[in-house]
Amino acid sequence: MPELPEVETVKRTLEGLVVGKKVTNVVVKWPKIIKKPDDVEAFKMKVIGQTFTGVERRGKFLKLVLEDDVIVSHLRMEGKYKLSAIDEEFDHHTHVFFTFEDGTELRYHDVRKFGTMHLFPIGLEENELPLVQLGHEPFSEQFTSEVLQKGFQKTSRKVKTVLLDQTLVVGLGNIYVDEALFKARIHPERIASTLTNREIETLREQIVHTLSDAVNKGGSTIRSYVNSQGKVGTYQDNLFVYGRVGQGCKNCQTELEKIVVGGRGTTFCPLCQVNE
DNA sequence: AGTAGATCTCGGACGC
DNA sequence: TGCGTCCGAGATCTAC
Repeated sequence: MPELPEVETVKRTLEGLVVGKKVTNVVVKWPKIIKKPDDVEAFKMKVIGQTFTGVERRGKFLKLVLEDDVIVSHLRMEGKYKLSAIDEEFDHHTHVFFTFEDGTELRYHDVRKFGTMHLFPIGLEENELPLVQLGHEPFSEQFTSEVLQKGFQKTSRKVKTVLLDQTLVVGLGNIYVDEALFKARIHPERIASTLTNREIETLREQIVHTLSDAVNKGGSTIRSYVNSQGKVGTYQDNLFVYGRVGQGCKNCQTELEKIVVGGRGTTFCPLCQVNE
């Protein structure tokens, strides 16, 4: 569930908590979270002794940067990072511990255990999965309507499916894709190649606008999301369609409908978002 | 090559 | 209360 705004908020809060801290021990209670290297012991050995130098974001992935290596971390549905005192209690959903020399530790908590961590030497992480095929950052200058036009032109897929696929533009998940399509007044099942240039430009603007508004509000807390300081986001109060099936459209009061698009629950307004 | 659909990852909700 | 089944979300894999 964390999409770009939530991950960006975690990046910003986590940065101040871990940068400059040296790892003296690593404990992994659920090894399947560590996808690279294959051997969890190798992961621990490499990380121990290094100091965190920064936290970055690429799409919905966090990059926890060490001196020589970088941990590429995906939170999936419910992953969370928290800084705790080493003697603080933890529950059985806490799976990875990075202990620091100052008596604190960074803990990774994930009720669903869906999250992943890949360790790479710095600089090599962009050349391999999971980052290698990612598309443009929505806030970068390279995310132009021309890029979107080219990506839409050559495909027979539905617009929502193309936007959820992270190869054209990154950061959109089920919440913000429905919001952006609603604001751009585009039906989620429109075939991407049939969108007009005017619609594509509006869509691009609404993607950027929606994501940046959500970042400014610390993301949306739908189920359990909190940032690394334990604070909830407030953008859920600004949602137009996500989670509002059966309620009135905020524009026209028509009852919002829910359909399945590419296997994903999709809420939209049948009047504002017409599928020609 | 592009695409749809399957698979993987689980705990929690739900029905009986 | 217990057990089986389904669901969800996104990345990745598989087959057409």
